[in-house]
Amino acid sequence: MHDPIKQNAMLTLVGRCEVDYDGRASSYLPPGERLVILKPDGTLLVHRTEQRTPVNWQPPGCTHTAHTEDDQLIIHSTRSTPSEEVTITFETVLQLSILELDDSPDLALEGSEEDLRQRILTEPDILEEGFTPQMTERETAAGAVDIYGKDTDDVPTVVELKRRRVGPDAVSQLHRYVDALDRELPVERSIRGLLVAPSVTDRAERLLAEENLEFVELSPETTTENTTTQVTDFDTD
Amino acid sequence: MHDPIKQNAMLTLVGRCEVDYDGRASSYLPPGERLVILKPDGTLLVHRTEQRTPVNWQPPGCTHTAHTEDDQLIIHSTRSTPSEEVTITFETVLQLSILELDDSPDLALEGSEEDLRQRILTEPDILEEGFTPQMTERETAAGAVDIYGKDTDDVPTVVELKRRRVGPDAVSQLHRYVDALDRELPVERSIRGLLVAPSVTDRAERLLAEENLEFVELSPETTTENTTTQVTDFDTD
DNA sequence: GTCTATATCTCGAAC
DNA sequence: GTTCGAGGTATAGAC
Repeated sequence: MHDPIKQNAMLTLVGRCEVDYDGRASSYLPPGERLVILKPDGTLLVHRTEQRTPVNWQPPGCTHTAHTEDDQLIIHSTRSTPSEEVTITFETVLQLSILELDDSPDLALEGSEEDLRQRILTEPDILEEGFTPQMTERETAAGAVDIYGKDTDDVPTVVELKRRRVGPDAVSQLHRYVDALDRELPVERSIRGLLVAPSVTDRAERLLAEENLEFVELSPETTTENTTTQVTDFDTD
Repeated sequence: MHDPIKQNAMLTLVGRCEVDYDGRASSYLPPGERLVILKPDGTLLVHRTEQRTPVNWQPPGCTHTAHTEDDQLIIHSTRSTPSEEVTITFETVLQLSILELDDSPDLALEGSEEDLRQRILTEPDILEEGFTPQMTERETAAGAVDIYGKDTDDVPTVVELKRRRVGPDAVSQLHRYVDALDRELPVERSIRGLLVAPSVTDRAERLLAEENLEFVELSPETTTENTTTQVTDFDTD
């Protein structure tokens, strides 16, 4: 009656359904037509006609079953830790596909925070003349510091990296690490904190100033030699 | 040649394709079989057989076009601010669906931070005996405070709410607001900071202590009267 | 398992 | 438009 759903295939269902969710939070989605996806890894997605984010979902590793009740197809998905379940009740099924997809290659992504870290470690001078990295992921009571090192005057320096424009949250994070190291290292001179990102918001800049922290403008991508782009008015259509 | 894609319908494509992305970051996904979804609102999703998150995507509001080149179907998606584009090149199409879905009702979600806020505002004593809320979203130089009020001794109190277990980041956030108000309010006695959440990690608890901030255990959901659950060994199968 | 921080985060709301 | 913080965030890495 409660049949486990075919492994090794991706299932898509289109139809009029309602969705119940109960777990970390709980929700009810009244009847409407949606696209439901069941992946072989135990992922469940319920997509509406709008939004990038599914309206309901389950992460990989869930158990899916299907059964019928009162002429309705019911899909049930459960997981534990945290205990969560999604129930989809179809009153109409417009389409059902069973897709056995062959897909192995890896995605190659560029422009991450890791790329920014590598840029600085291979050429520390782009961060600041004379900076010497000493550790990455250096542990403190407040968490791990992205890059820890010394500046040209041997002053201990905490570096926090962000791949994009930073707001107040990133300033807090850096402040927390600098505070923690200030307590841990019994030095007279204070520790420097550098926030490294492509740009910074006004409020974040003010907070940096108030807390004697510094900002360094750097992007994950290697900057092009010619930053000015020539724009001519040739007709290119 | 570059045909705009049918509005008002959701399109799904299954087939062997490669995906190029360039924008805030950039990526290349070598050929493999995937499910591609084009929503009427301009959303693009590329899903593999694993993961809840699409391997590539575009948010709502993008422009999608399709054309063929060398016997290949090419889907192109662009947006501006930020300038981003995704190109999907199909060498094989296994399935194409055009779905005109009728779906209007709203999702009803319970257990959010807003629910926690409402609980405290309607019954402030569950936070602390004698607490009086004065403002929500009170602005400071560091951002808006969830709840601002006074305790039973008229001490200004900043309340930061989290719907789930909190780590060091939430402590930083509260610390930032308390710091900002300490500068803004010219009071002799210091301001109290309360972090309200269902639970707290060890490290976060230590940070709270170091910064003279406090933790209050509260959940978005109303607690059941009987927290102990009777478990008998009757056979319920 | 839990903890910590990142993300092409997404999303909504305020300005 | 930008800014800011929440999210059932998801995801990866470390312990």
